[in-house]
Amino acid sequence: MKKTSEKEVYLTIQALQRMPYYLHCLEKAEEEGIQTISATSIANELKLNDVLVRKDIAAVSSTQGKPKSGFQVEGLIRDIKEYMGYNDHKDAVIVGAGSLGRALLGNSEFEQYGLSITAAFDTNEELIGTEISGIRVLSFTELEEYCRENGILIGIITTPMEEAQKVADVLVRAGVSAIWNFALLRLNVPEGVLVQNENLASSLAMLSHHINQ
Amino acid sequence: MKKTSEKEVYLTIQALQRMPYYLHCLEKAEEEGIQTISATSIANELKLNDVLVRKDIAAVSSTQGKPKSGFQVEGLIRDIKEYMGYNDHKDAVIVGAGSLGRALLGNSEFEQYGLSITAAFDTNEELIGTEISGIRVLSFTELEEYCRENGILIGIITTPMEEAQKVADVLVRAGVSAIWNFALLRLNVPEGVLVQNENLASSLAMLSHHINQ
DNA sequence: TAGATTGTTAATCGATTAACAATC
DNA sequence: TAGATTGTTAATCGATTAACAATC
Repeated sequence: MKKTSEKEVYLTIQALQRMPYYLHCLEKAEEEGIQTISATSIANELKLNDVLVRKDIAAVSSTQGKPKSGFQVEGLIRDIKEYMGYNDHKDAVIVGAGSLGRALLGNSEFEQYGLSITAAFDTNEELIGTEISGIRVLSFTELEEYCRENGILIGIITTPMEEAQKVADVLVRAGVSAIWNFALLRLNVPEGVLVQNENLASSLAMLSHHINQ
Repeated sequence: MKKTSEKEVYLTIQALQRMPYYLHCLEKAEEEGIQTISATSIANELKLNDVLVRKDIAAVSSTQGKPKSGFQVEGLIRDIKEYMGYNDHKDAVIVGAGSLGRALLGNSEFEQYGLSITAAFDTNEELIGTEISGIRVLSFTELEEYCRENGILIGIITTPMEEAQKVADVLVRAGVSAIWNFALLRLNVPEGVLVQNENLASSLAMLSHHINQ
């Protein structure tokens, strides 16, 4: 694959994770009718270093900022959405329709990031065939076929820890290239497959440690 | 506050977040009847650098490892739990009894980290007075008084973005010292209060970007 | 003893921040 | 013009990794 942009700028993981904050900040500004915004003021708002913000923005913006006035709010919003692929529709499945899975199914905010969950899978006979937030729960045995036939690229694992690796194996076999893992476990996946760990236990560790001083 | 340990070792945020992984790995080993374990084998299992694991362990372990055999599994489990404060009971409240809040209420795994959620709060009249997973939903107007009277130290925010800051203000006023924030927003809190952001949008950013190449 | 594993010190790597010239 | 803000280059900071002597 050739690089499409002239500048060889590339975002670090940290920068990537800051993007949703920038986007939110810009959208708030847009709502307030603000036309241009400086990196400095974004940095102040988000309590970040202004050079950091400038670098992050430089990597995704299609235009340069203007000294004194800054960046076009509207254009920057478009650029970030474009860069992040929020306009590209991405189908995902959830495996594990327990309480966490159900909460994610009910979260309509994901749509704004281009993610739509098209089906849920579980082994619990009582759940199979039902609908949760308008999304059908299918049998785990159908997972591989479903993903392959529908070209699913993202799998969300909300099963208990014990089953997570098995689920990941099936997802990978079915051609999924990114896994959002809510189980407290490092998944073994082949190179090229991204595992994004959403680690509630690690966050709890932070809280617990802080309380303890 | 004086330091209680002789060695002045202190864990970075990253190290802290690795602790639950170590703990899980050790508990798995314990179940398999393994008595001693080397940092090297933990590193292999978790795909981490072995020196990194050794440093992390050195910071929390009460004993030194023995060349050739490694560390006592049982003792290390005890040390990590002790260091992380998993044995100390911590009461928490959830504000926002939407689908995410409900999922967290139903998550019994938190108990093993010493966290128990004693009440939920919402502004929705229909929810107030009901019970979710055995936990009472109270009116948001009672939040401050409840936290103060029960010495709540941890607040979990699962409200929509618009209300998150207001909720944080109330929690801080009531004496809460750590906030687990699920809203996509940087909360403004006084120094000394920890905000742990659980940022689903940032994780989604990672997935989205990977799919886009 | 030999070798695996430990803990420590030094080197590397990468991200953030500071300094500064350019420009609207 | 003067000053706010830009983008870039260099310095700093912090975390991870490599090298190595010590030891069971």
